[in-house]
Amino acid sequence: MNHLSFGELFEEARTGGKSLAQGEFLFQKGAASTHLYTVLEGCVRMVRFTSTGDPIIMHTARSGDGLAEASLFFDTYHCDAEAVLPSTVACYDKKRIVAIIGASPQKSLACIAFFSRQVRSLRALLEVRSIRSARDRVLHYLMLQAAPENMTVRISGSIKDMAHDLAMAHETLYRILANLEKEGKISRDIGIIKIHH
Amino acid sequence: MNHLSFGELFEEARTGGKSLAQGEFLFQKGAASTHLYTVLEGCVRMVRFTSTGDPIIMHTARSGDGLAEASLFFDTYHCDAEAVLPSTVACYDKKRIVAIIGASPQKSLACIAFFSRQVRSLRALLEVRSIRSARDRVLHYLMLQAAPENMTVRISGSIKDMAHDLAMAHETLYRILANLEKEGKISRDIGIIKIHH
DNA sequence: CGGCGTTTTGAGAGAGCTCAACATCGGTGG
DNA sequence: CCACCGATGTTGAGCTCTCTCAAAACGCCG
Repeated sequence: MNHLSFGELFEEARTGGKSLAQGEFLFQKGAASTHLYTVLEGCVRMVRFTSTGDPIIMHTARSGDGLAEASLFFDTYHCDAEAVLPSTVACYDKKRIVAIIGASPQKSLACIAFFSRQVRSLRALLEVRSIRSARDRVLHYLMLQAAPENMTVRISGSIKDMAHDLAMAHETLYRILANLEKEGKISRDIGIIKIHH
Repeated sequence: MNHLSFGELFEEARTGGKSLAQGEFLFQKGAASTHLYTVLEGCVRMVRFTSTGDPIIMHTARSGDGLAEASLFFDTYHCDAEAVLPSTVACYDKKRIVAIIGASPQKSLACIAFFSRQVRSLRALLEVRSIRSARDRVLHYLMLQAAPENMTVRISGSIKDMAHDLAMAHETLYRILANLEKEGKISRDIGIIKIHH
């Protein structure tokens, strides 16, 4: 991304940082939402629970990623944020962010651009998930993620995370990747997948 | 929604309307994106295609819904918009919208609020789709959609559309709804589902 | 070395998809 | 007014894909 992150955009609204032990919650569902965050170090994930108590991982934020940006105009958080690893986050005061937006049309536009990019990438994920066949889903996902020049995908995080994005069991993804490689449609290195046309 | 739609927000940017015959395209992927739209009448859907040529319906917009809002800061459209029924749309000039945002902090904030709401609802859809079991997926979807007071869901569009949101075959959804009703967990009327606690 | 998480492969069971037939409903035209 | 048509809704049956459960190899870190 050659675009500003939320954090960079609203540096002036920053109120400090926070360290989280592994397993610690940054916030929980229903709590008053006063700040937005970006992950500086570690890994924080957003979780909700079904009526039967099963956890749903909504998003996993690693260093550089924003957290809870969408709650800028909501009074409470809609899910839990739990540190998967020992982590540090930067905190940004919502009121100050709103003030900055009001004062700077330029930042305001950048902020809107930020959100519309996010909408697009969420739509892309939904697009992937509406493909029934697991194999086609993987192929489509790879095509979307691949850099157009070299048709190469950099895997951020583990294959398990990727399986989660793809809404399939990780074993299934391993098998499919193995098949695609056997067929010569892709080749793999650690953290990298190359698509052969 | 008791919130302003994109159209209401940027009424001054409106450049007129357009009528579409059934099957006609409002725009196609790759075309220069100069306008945003809202559907006044009829039904327009956004479609993309997989590498194998299978269509993926990304979104179905009915009267009152916006179209392509997320391309405000993109130069080209990323999918096709096709009228499913004879439809009319209102057109809004992107340049004018940007100008309005620059001039009015208030509208700018409203616009950001609009996008963050959209991010949340997309996340909610993703949340639903990350539930494996079709039955649990339906239950969770209904809980999310239900009005908290009366636990009632108003089905907009057909059950087939709902099945699409849920990323499952429509036959499966029919069966699951029939089961839930047999078990007494829900009751149904035309266009309405009531959840029994 | 020992424990933990990821990666990988195997086998079996079952959930959900596909194909198919039929009912229902609203619109359209003769 | 009725016949016809298409789309939606509904239910049945079979089969396949994918999930789940298992087990083992691998790498990493204390």
